[in-house]
This record gives sequence, structure tokens and C-alpha cells, in this order.
Amino acid sequence: MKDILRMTHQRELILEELGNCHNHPTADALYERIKKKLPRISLATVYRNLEILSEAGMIRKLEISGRQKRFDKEIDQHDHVFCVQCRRVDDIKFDQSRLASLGEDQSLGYAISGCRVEFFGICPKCQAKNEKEEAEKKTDACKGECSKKSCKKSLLSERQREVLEVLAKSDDASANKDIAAATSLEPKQISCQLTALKKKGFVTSPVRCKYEITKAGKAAL
Amino acid sequence: MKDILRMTHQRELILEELGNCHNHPTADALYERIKKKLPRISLATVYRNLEILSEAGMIRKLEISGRQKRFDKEIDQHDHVFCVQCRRVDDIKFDQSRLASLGEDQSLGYAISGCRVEFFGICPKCQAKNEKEEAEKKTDACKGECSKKSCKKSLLSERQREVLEVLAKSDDASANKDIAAATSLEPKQISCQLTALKKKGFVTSPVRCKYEITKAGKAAL
DNA sequence: TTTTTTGCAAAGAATTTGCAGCGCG
DNA sequence: CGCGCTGCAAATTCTTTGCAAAAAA
Repeated sequence: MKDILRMTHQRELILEELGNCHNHPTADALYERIKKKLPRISLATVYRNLEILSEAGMIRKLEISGRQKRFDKEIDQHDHVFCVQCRRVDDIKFDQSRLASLGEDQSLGYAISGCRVEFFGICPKCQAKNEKEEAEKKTDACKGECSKKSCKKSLLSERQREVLEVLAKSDDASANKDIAAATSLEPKQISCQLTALKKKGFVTSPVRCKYEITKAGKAAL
Repeated sequence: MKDILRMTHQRELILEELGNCHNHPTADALYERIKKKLPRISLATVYRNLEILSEAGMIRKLEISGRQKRFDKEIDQHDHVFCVQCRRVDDIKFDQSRLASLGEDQSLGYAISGCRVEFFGICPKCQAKNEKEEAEKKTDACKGECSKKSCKKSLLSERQREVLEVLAKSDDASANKDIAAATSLEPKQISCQLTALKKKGFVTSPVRCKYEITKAGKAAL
């Protein structure tokens, strides 16, 4: 292995930083960390090395849910849990031998060489956060007309509020781009806010691609 | 559900074609099939509808290994096996209750809401293919000097052969682009062939970014 | 009519590649 | 001092989006 794999400074750093990360970083996240120590490193190098190192068996590439690949310094077999809310990924020790009993008839003729188990749920941190929010909701329960901050928050996200406020100021229906111009949000982030707001009944679309605040929307502000 | 989801022709076709597919097609594969029946449909529509339908619970979006998302007409809980060789994906029935026994101490405080099990291995078709190749190799075993076709094949991929043949014809070292011009291959496909050929000792690089066939390379042809 | 959907083209995110020079072994 | 490695920019791949026109209800 050493015959063909040179230990360059960047490669060393990648291994080291991956070792320091106790979550399972994406290539990008790792890049951001490494850049602090070696500002001239390029993202391509990080990608290339993660690929090479995982092929060499020195690190592990995780095949888990989500858009981005993640990497793990632990090579030995273990599985993962991930939080559907914050996308955090943790290791889980779990005896796979129980799975080995997959019957012949069920294997569809496959020569099975292994399996991956991926649990999902809500991590302790998110649970705590949710409970707190739930408690707040109960304390000052209302139907959307009250003005308590805790209540508002549960009805409108910060972005939704921003969009809604722009619409409230406008006399007639605004297009996506008008809203974008008046907020700190990217145009692309606006349309999903509008969709959410529509579902809540806080905005309508009187004309194609134009949006207006409703009475309920004004009340919610 | 019907209140907000209109059944358009394209939506109907997507559902129908997904139902006919017994593998788990990617958005793109499905698009190719549907295009035959409705040539003017756009890929964006397919993506949009797969997303919408899976959110509505009418189909299932699979979160499995691989770059592209795949979709499944079966909604009820089941897991998958996939072939590491040809990337085919099959359904597998498998009693997850065995997993439920994940101990409290192991769940790291997560509120686990489910899990995904993904077996991997080699599918029957690929097994058969491999066995056949293995048998051929045994029959006419050699060390790379023989001229039997079956033997050559195992030493050189078609692409590698193509690249090597170009180098054999050239008198002096060729650059990546020279090779590309002389073959049916894209430039981007050439460099990995060269890397593979270098590893086998069939080409050398006398000058930076220039390549030449070696004696061994000529012998292998 | 009125609202949702489509097609198109263009943007976007994540990842990969070609290339020329750099530097490890 | 040769070959693998790097940084950079540009390309690729898969997916999403904005918008105006078209289709459902």
C-alpha cells in the first residue's frame, strides 16, 4: 500500500482531521476544517483523497441516507443511527449475526456478502428541543390570534415571517422577484416560503405568479 | 388527497410505468420509458411527480446506496438487496421485528422510529457470468503471452485495448488528446485507462503527460 | 373560471476531471 | 529525478426551480 500511496501533507491532515471529527463529516465539512490549517488546499484534493483512502481501506465511506456522502475513520463493521430532524449521524453497535439468518428462499439467489442497517429517529438533542417547544405551546395555547411571541414562532418561521411582512407592506400582489428584492432571502428560498404560507392560508395568489397577504396572514403577523 | 392532486395524463403514466417496472427505476430510467409513450414529457415533470407522489404516500422513495434516487411502487415496509456488480435492486421480505430488540443502552438516547436494512451481494445473473468467466480462465490459463482471445480479454478491457493500440501505432510519446483524437473514447475516459495500463506496466510516461507503450504492452496486444 | 401542472431552459448542489507544475520518496 | 499528487478551473451528473403557457376541475 505504501508503495503507491504517498503520505503528503494534505493527505496526512485529512486523516488527522477525520480522526478528530466525532461526527461523520461530509467532504465539504472536512474541507472547511482543513482549510483552517492549510488554506491553499482544494476541495478536489479532499474529495480525491477521501475516495483514495476509502478504496485503500484506511477510512470508510458511508452509504447512508442523504444527498452528500459521509466519511468515517472507523473501519470495523458497525452501523448507524441518524436523526431525521437535524441529520446528525451516530455510530451504533449492533450484532448483525441476527440478520445472517436470512433464509435461502428469501435471498433470491443472491450471494449475500453483507448488509447495512440504518436506524432513524430523533436524537436526544432534538427531542429535548421538541419537548420544550411543545411545553411552550401548551402554556400559552391560542389559535393564532394571540400575540405572544412563543405562539407566533410556532406558526411562522423566521423566513416565512420575513416574506409575509413584505407582502403586508405591498398594496397589490407581488411577484416572487419583488419579494426577493425586499428581503435578505434568495429568490429560490422564497417560493417554498410562499408554498408553506399558502398552505396555512396566509397568502393567496390572485394572479398567476403573484402573491398577496390574506386577512389570516395579517392576523398572524 | 384527490382534493389537491389532479390526475393528469403524465401523472397517470408515471404511476402506470412505475407499476410495470419490476426493478426500482431511477427518475431518469422512468423518464426514458415514459418518453416512448409521451414524447413531449419533460424530465422535470418526472422528478416533480415522483417527489409529489412519494410525499403523498402513493409511491416510495428509496434511500439506498448509489448516486441516484430510486422509486418503488410498493408502499408497504420491505427492504432491499442490491448487486454490487450490476447495481440491480430487488425487494426482500424480512422480519424487522428481530431488530426492534435494539437495547436501550445502544440507542444512544435516540427515539428510534424505524430502520432500513440493505443487504448487498452478487445477484444470480452476475454470479453466473462470473462463474463462466472463471471457467474460461481456467481452461486456457496462460501468463499473458498467449494469443487466445479469452485470455487477452481478461488482461485488457476493450477500452484499454483501444488506447494501447493507438499508442502502439505512434512512434513517439502521445498526449492524452492525441489518443482521444484517434479513438472513439472521450478524453475524460482516457486518463483512467492510462492509469490502469500503467499499473499493469503496459505503458510508461517518458515525459510529463505523454505516454508510450512498453514492451510488455506490445506483448499484451 | 380558477388553480394546478407542465415544458423548457436555466440554475443549483455535489462531485469529478484535465492539466501543468510541484514535491515526496 | 520520476512519478504520483496538488490546485485550479471547468466539466459532469443528478436534481430543482422560475416562469409562461396549457390542462384539469
